[in-house]
Amino acid sequence: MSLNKVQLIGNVGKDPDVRYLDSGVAVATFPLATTDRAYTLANGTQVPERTEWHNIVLWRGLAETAEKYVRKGDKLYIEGKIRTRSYDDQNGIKRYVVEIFGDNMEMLTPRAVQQPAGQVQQPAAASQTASVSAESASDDLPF
Amino acid sequence: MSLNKVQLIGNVGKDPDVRYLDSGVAVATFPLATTDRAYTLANGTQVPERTEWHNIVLWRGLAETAEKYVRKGDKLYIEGKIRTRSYDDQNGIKRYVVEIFGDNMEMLTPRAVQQPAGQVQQPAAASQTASVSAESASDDLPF
Amino acid sequence: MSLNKVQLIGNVGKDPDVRYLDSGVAVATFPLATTDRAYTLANGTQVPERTEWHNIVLWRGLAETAEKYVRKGDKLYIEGKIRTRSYDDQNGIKRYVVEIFGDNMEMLTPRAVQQPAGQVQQPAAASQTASVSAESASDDLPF
Amino acid sequence: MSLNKVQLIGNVGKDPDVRYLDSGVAVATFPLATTDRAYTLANGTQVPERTEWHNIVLWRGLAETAEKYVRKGDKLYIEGKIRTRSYDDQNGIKRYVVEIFGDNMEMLTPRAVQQPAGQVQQPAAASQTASVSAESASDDLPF
DNA sequence: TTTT
DNA sequence: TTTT
Repeated sequence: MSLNKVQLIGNVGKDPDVRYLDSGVAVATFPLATTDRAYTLANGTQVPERTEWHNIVLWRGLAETAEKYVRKGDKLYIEGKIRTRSYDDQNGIKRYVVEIFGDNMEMLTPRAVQQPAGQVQQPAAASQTASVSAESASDDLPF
Repeated sequence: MSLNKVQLIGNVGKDPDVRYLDSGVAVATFPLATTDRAYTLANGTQVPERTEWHNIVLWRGLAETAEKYVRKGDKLYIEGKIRTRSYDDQNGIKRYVVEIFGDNMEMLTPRAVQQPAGQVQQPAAASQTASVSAESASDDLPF
Repeated sequence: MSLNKVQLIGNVGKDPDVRYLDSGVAVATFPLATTDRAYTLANGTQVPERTEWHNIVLWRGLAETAEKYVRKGDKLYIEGKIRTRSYDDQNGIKRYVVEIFGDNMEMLTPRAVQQPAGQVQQPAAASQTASVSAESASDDLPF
Repeated sequence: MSLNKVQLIGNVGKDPDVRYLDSGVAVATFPLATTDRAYTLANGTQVPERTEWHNIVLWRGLAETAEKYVRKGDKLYIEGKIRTRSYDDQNGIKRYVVEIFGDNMEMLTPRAVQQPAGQVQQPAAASQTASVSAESASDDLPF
């Protein structure tokens, strides 16, 4: 009886940071920018363009795909859920970070060759791999 | 070339807090809870239920609708965008709050009479009013 | 590089029709109605309420959940994809039907006891079962 | 109490067909293809790639934007609703066509110059115009 | 064929 | 701070 869904189309702010947990599970994080266009209100007020930065977190196969194919500047479609994580700052005060746990990703930047960094052209393999969803996940992580 | 969309179905945590700007524009805020069910991983690990709280912000007609018809405990569909607001805390450090600016709302709690608090039965008026979207907004606010 | 997503909140027009393929896979079909409210245009024209009927198709676990818990009149959230099926009519002319293949369902009709028809109260089991998604599917069907 | 929402990312199959009603309202129609990737089932069955064609219908400002900027082969994000239209075929039998009435569009094909056909470079104007939504609509059409 |  |  609940829905928590986010859909973003935006630009990757930095190359993904990918790390592997002891269990071997990959986790990728990177910022994604969405930008609202400038516009003018009925009364003539100019509302400037505004960029929102989203903290994207991908797991497992999606993280591995991001490691291989996602780069700074790319345009992506990301579908996932909002998730707030808390941590204690240096003064022991609880702080919160809002993250987008992605479970579906589509790469919208066409590439002549969409391929792993440092590899020769494998367009078919790349385009097939490039949008694995999170559905096949099944390991020992608690989410 | 950008999309920032959130869709939530959840339960209202408190009666909306509604205030009116000097311009007469209404702003409603309230928490909305979405809950992921508990489940068991392939390896037998129990993942408990988890609730995420979202800070909903509604403007203008939607805020007025919320003031009239939305109450603690109600189930709502909210569609909108993610928006981060910053403020300086008591130590002058910049802090961030993530809010969901709703631009569409559907009330999912059926009521025998869906009506303003403290009023007699007006089902038709209520059900028509209850899902005004933000589309008709046009005033002097910068969003 | 593609997205085909549908999200519906509507009312079930008939009890689901559930059949089982030789492989044991369950398939449920039922109509779902979404209704746009009546409204008045700027020039005064009255636009009447309009109902759209969607042909919902659910597979496997979701179909079994529908068989147990979904009934005519229920309000549902359905997420899925648009899919056109063709068949030859009695004159050998190709006809098309558009269906919504659901892969996520949330039951929005609260029930005192959300339970299989003809059974005694099992609220916990029922509410846990009631929104199995299609993610765990893995059988020999070609989709 | 109802939601009818479709979100597509796909490729335009033909240049938009744009016509103007007597009232001056523009209507654009074109096919959009979304493609599910091929994949292999657990039992080894190969499921081939599959393309779904959607009949997109845009009105007013969105139609005019499409006329200017959308071309065969472009990748688009379209958000809208499902709508079934009926007509009588040559034998007087009622037939149905399912269309997607778009109310939001994002152009995902980057262009060196995103500009009206036959014009010189106007990138700023083009990119601002290119995703007008349907929100500002207000004329005498019954939807 | 649902619902408000 | 909601709900199941």
